[in-house]
Amino acid sequence: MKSRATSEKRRQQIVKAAVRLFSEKGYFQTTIDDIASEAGISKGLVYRYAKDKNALLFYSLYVVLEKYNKEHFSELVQHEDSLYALVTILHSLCEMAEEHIAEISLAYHSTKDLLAPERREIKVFEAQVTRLIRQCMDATIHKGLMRPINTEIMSYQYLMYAHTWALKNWIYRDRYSSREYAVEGENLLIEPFLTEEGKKALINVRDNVAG
Amino acid sequence: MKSRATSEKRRQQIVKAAVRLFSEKGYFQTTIDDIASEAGISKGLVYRYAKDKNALLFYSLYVVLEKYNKEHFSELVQHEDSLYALVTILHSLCEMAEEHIAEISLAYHSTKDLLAPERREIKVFEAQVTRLIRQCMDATIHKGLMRPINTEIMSYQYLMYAHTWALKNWIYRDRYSSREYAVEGENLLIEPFLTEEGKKALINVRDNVAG
Amino acid sequence: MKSRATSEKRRQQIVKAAVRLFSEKGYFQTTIDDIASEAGISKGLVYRYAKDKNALLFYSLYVVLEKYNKEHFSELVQHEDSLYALVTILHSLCEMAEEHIAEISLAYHSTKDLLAPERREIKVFEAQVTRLIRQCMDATIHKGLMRPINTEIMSYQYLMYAHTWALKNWIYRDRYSSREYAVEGENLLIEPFLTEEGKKALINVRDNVAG
Amino acid sequence: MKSRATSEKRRQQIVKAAVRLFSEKGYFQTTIDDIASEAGISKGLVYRYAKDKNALLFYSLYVVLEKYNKEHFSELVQHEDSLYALVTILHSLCEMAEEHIAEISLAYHSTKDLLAPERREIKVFEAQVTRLIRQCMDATIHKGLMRPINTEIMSYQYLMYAHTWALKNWIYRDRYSSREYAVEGENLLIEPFLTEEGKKALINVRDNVAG
DNA sequence: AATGAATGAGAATTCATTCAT
DNA sequence: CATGAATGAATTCTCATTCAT
Repeated sequence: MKSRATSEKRRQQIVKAAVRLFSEKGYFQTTIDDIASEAGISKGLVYRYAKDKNALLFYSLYVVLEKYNKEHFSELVQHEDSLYALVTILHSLCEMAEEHIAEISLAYHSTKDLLAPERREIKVFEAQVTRLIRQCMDATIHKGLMRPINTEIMSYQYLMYAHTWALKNWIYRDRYSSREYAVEGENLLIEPFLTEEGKKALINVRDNVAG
Repeated sequence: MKSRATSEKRRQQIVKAAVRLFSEKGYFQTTIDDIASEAGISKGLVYRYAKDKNALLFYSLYVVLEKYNKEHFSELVQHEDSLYALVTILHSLCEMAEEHIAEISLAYHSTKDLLAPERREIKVFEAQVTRLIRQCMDATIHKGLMRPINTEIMSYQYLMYAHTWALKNWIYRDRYSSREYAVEGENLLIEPFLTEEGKKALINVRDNVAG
Repeated sequence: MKSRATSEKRRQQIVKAAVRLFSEKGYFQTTIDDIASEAGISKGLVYRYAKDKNALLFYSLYVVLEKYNKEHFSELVQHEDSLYALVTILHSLCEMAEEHIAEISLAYHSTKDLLAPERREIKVFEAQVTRLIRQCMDATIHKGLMRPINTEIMSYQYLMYAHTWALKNWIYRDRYSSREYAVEGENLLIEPFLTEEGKKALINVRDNVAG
Repeated sequence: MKSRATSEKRRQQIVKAAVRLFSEKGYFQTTIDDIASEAGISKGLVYRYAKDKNALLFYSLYVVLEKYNKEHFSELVQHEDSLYALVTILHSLCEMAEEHIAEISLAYHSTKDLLAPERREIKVFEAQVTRLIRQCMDATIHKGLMRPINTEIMSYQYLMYAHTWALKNWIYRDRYSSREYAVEGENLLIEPFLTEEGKKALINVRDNVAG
């Protein structure tokens, strides 16, 4: 019996190949054979790790969203300094967009190719992220650091801002690092909405984040 | 012999069917037969109007973008009141997002399915819209109505804001009319960046737009 | 539009090829390609006439049973001379076994390969034939031409007798014509059970059948 | 080192699983994995006991036929009372049909799936049984207990009668025990062909068999 | 001896595209 | 112009068989 570890490595190897090819060529134009070759294994073996091609797409999308949820966000929201959390989340989102261009691109292009039940699951997952962002915003407003705005819509714009970096990467690639893009994001999505007090707080936050 | 007019009607009939089905089910899951049925003609006839399936996709995407460019934007940019233009463009974009949910969805999901040369052409087309928006912003800033911001990035956020309405429609559908969504957009994407003078100007603009 | 007749001919052409190959090589060892080749058409065309391979098997079995039911039996049962009917049916069954060796063989080897609902339908169909035979027997007994026997079981043996000719054809092929086999059948399945009166009647019947 | 006995037990375990699954689902729809699971061992181990899947089918069929031959028949034929032998064989056949429904069903459905040489061997085997039956019949006729009939055909009907019980079991299951079915068989396949003297002899035979 | 991971040949099925009518 | 029958390339998925451990 091969160890669980080996088996898990295989799975990652396959999903990685799938993400890459799906996002590059699209779901339907990627064949199982392509994925197997990319992963350096045989066609048949793919089916030991995914029931069928569609399951592979689901895994690929799931893995990305899992990172979004699991990684730091939930803890950040608990952070007493909600403005700090907000800024950090924006940076994290941009950083992840940089790291996962393929995956995000995939999410936008291929969610529709999932079967209905899986599609629903992915949507729910995505909504969780936005909800976290919104909680931070609401907290910041509640403390008087940000003026009241429509957080329902604005929280989604946060996400979209980061995703835009991935989706329209060919525009930005040569002009901004993802880090710079995130800083510009602060200027466009956070700073304009802060109260005087909030702006002072932002200076401190920036020192912390930069440090 | 059918007149040229009839022939043109046919073409539109086909492209309309294609846009509908491609955006609903995706490019690869739509068959030529589906499109022919939807258009009320036979499979074979489709090939009189499009060289192949991919050409049909290209037409479909082209038609969408054409609307964006042709419609009013180029004239609006010439408008002396650039703030008015900016607000109007935002409203137009949202209105069009409402009208063309299917098409926008199509653009995001299927651009990748084009062959390389056509894909490039579509990208160029899309860039034109953003350039117009940016010109309006720059003019507004130049007049001292808006404080200097990164218009390269921000112009794209305008577009994304409208597209978000189409792409994530299931979230907003029951909460906002597209009109209300556009007004919220003003608050999040325009108003915060205006100078004192700009804010005054906005009041007038709003009166005009509303009237 | 090709005429309905052409279309029907195609279907028969395909089913004939299917029956032949299924009965010769078995269901699973026959590929759609085999059938297409045998029918002189292309793989793809097969699917215009049968939803899938299993449907093709169902058609193949159905066609045989249809012949059994449609052909003469139902009218024969109505015949006032039930002994005549009984003898004639036996001869018909043997004659049909001769004509449809492939199909009968197919029925025994491949019924199991049908999906459950289709399998049930075939069973019902088969039961109809036995019921007809049994009715003739019961009538003959009722008239005092045959002594009382278990017609439930015996009617099935009639069918099996004929089927045996098809199933074990390699044994009989060189020894009996199907006609001779049927006459032997009279001696083994009918004559021994007749009353004195019945035996006399049989002589007349034989004259009629022979004539 | 496992003993030869263990090894033999393994083989039986595997063949038993194969017979069960082949007869239940058919040869092609049974996978080696199915058989391994059913036998409680691993896929790979199956190949220590059978060269390939087809060999497994051959063993399975062989085992069935072996029972028919080995069990009692050859001795019975030697029995001086050939009518007794005939009746006993009929009962044995029906009893075996009851016990080995799966195997008989297998024989009818899957003989065709054997490769040619193995198929021939199986046929030879089957012929042996019929020959034994025929010998008994001929002896009984020779003694003047049965009137002359076509024993070549009739001997096969004996076998078919028993097999029918297995093949069409769903018809009889709820109406007859296999024992009752065998007694009906005497009335349909033996008694009608006996001479007066034979009928008297049958009464004695029945007493013996019953006792 | 025993396992089960890995392979790859092979089959069903789909559908864009062509073309005779 | 219009139709839809016909083709066959391409793809997914299965599973017998092998072989390193």
